[in-house]
Order: sequence, then structure tokens, then C-alpha cells
Amino acid sequence: MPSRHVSVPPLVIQRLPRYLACVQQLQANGAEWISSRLLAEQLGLTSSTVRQDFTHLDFRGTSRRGYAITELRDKLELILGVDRRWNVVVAGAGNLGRALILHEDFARRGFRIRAVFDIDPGKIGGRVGELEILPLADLAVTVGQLDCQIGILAVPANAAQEVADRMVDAGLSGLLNLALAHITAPPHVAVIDSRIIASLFELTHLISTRGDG
Amino acid sequence: MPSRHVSVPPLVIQRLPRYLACVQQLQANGAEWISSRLLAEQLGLTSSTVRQDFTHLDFRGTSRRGYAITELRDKLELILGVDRRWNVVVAGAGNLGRALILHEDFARRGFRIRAVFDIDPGKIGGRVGELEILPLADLAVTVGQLDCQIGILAVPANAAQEVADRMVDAGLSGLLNLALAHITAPPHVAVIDSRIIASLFELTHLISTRGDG
DNA sequence: TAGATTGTTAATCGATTAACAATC
DNA sequence: TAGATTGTTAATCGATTAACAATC
Repeated sequence: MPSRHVSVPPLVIQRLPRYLACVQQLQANGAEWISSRLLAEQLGLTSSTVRQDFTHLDFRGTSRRGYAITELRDKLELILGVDRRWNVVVAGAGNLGRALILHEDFARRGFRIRAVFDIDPGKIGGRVGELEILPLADLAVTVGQLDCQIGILAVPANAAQEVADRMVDAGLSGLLNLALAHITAPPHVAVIDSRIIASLFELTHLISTRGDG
Repeated sequence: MPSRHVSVPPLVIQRLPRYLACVQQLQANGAEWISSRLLAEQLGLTSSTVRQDFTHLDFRGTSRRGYAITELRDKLELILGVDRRWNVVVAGAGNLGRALILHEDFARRGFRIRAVFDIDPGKIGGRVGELEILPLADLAVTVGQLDCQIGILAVPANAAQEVADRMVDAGLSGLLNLALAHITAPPHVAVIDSRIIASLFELTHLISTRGDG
């Protein structure tokens, strides 16, 4: 079993993309080695946390030098599955949905957006980049035909649950919820929330409490 | 001191917007009371966690009935600071930046996007909605004039740190980083990462490990 | 009343940090 | 060699869960 299939604690998984971003920058700057202390400093962690996290990575550092950046990057990419290709559908051809589709970063990371859906008849048939906006009724057929695994919810909050249900029925394995609404899904479907407004609330709470406590 | 100034554990803060989204939906459906058990079921938590979280909210439930939805909503909005108004600047007038500016949800939640900046001379002077795209060189002056507190980084990964530095120098109190890059800021500036691609990696890891363990 | 649900305390669980022998 | 850094163990810390008396 490849190491990327081993279950890693969720909080560690959340840090891995941050390590990867940092390591890619270091590599671009020509660095060859990085210590747990320096990496921790960059990311606001302790060196202990970094070393503990890397025990999930199936590779070892070197005394006195730290971690070989090329190897570290390879291992991070392996466990994050950067080498694999995922087919993605987007529900919602509003501003956010369009932005995602036109964002080149997704394709570069292995996430290919294969179709976009909307419920507004005025939008259906229109284009976003190379994609034609399809009616939501076509979701199940399209997911099957294009072998899609992931659905991104970029719809208004009051439509989120209904669209999520349709995505589950269509056979998607994972949903990324960008709507500021809670959605439920059966246990075999993974759901991750990534809501910018929720993040803004976290931020304002931090700002408000800085210096108070 | 209003309760919203009391420091709440970060993991609780992350759940509060989810409670709020859920409670708003319940209220829209005409519900008046909600129990910790039902709320937990909706959000995939335990009822103990819900009750523990609500101890930070400075209000009490009622035996046999649960929590009064109107009051719960008020308290959640108070602690999240939904009543306050924040002035926001966006760096990066690409697809993501434009989508944020055109997204009505922000203004409705009290986040007013007051200015947008880019470094590309071809974009400067162009418009996004009602805003004119300004040169990044104007950042500090604009932040001061418009009394902005929050900066959103919607720039490419390789520009993120430089723009973050400029935002810190301009006097912003908090940064929301949407770029897939790590940024550092001095301790008096709060930083929250909300990176859709990092969320997608979390999601694919969940999908890959489902049924393996 | 009987029974459901709260708030709170204590127990459990997991994550982070500290410490240090092993290593190069 | 001397000293920096690892991997790992043990200690600490914090978050979640369980349990239950109090309450309506």
C-alpha cells in the first residue's frame, strides 16, 4: 500500500499543503536543505510539531543538515496525491464558479474542471472558458460519462443542500462546499467546507481579541 | 466588555459560523427551538460538544426544549461581530479577486470591499463593479484614507509575501490569504489562510482513505 | 408527574511540546 | 572532534466525550 493511502490525522493533513507551498518556494530559491527549526519558524509552529508531522511521510532527515528539499517535496506530493488526476464538476456559474473555472492553478495541481452546471435558464448554453454551462438536470449523466469524483458547490446558501443531494445521487465521492450553509451527506461521501466568509469571521475575531486578553 | 471580546478557543470559533448558517436555515423554516442533539446531528458533532461550545455564548438553554432559535442566532451574530462593519481591500484583480468583489454576500455580512489593487499596468484604471483598479503603490494611502482594517490576498503564490509585507506596512490589522503560498506577518497582524486548493487536497485524502482503514 | 434536555464535572482522547540519546 | 539536528519517548496541554444531577 503506497504511503499516501495511510490515514494521517486531519490536523496534520491540513498542515501538509502549507509545508509543500513553503518547500516549493525554498526550492525555487535554490535551497537544498531545510531544518525542522527553520521550517517551523516560517510556518509559526514548533520544531517538534514539524518532526512529528514528518513521521507520517515515510522518509528520514539527516543529522546536522535537516531534510533534503527535493526528497521532502516528492514525499509531500506523494501523500497529497498531487500526481493523480481528479475530474471535477462545479455547480453554480456565478462569479465564484466562473473564477474557479478560469483559475489555472487547479489544472496545474491535478484538478480538472470538466463541467459546470446552473439552474438559471438564462445562463444555460452560455460559456465559461471552454465549458458550456449545462442544466443541473444533466448532472448525473455528465458525472458518469466524464468519470468525475469531486463536486464543488458554488451556489447560494439556500440551494446548497439540494444541489449537494443531487451530487450525492450522481455518484460523486467528495464535495467541496463553498456556500455559507451547512450541508449533510451520507458517510460514504466526504465533505470539506472552505468558506471565505467563515474565514473572515475567524479573522475579525482574532483582530478583536488581539491585545484584549 | 461585550462577550464578543472574550477569547474563544480557535476550534470553537471555526464552528460558530457553521452553527449560525444552520440556525439561520432553521429560522427560515419557521423553527423556534433546537436541541443540542438535533444541532449536533445536523453538523456531525456530539451534543456534548454543542453544549460545551455554547458555554462561550453567554446565554442559556431551556430544559426539555433546548435553545430558542432567535436568541441563539443573536448571540452567535454578536460573538462573530456580524453587526460590525469592516473595510476591506483586495490585492489582485484576477478572476478570484473580481469574483470576491462582485460577490454580494460580503457586503451583507458587514465586509465592505472598498478598493482593489493590481500590479499589472494593463489592468490599472479598469473597473471591477463600481471600483477602479488602483496601482499597488497607492495601497498605503488608500488604506489610511478609507480606514481599512482587512486585506485579502488574491495574488499569485510568488507575489503573496511581497504584497503581504506592503499590506502590513500600510497598517492593516488582518490578512486573509487566498494564495497557495505561506506568508509571514508580525505578531500584531492576524493572518488566516483560506485556500481552496489546500481544501481540495484534504478532500482527496479523505476520499483515498475511505474504506482503506 | 414523568421524561427530556440542559449545564457542568470528570474521564478520555488526541495533539503539541519538551527533553534527550543517537547520529553525522 | 564538537556541535547541530534528527527521531522518539514521555510529559503536558487542550479538546472531546461521557455521565449525571438539576430543571422545567
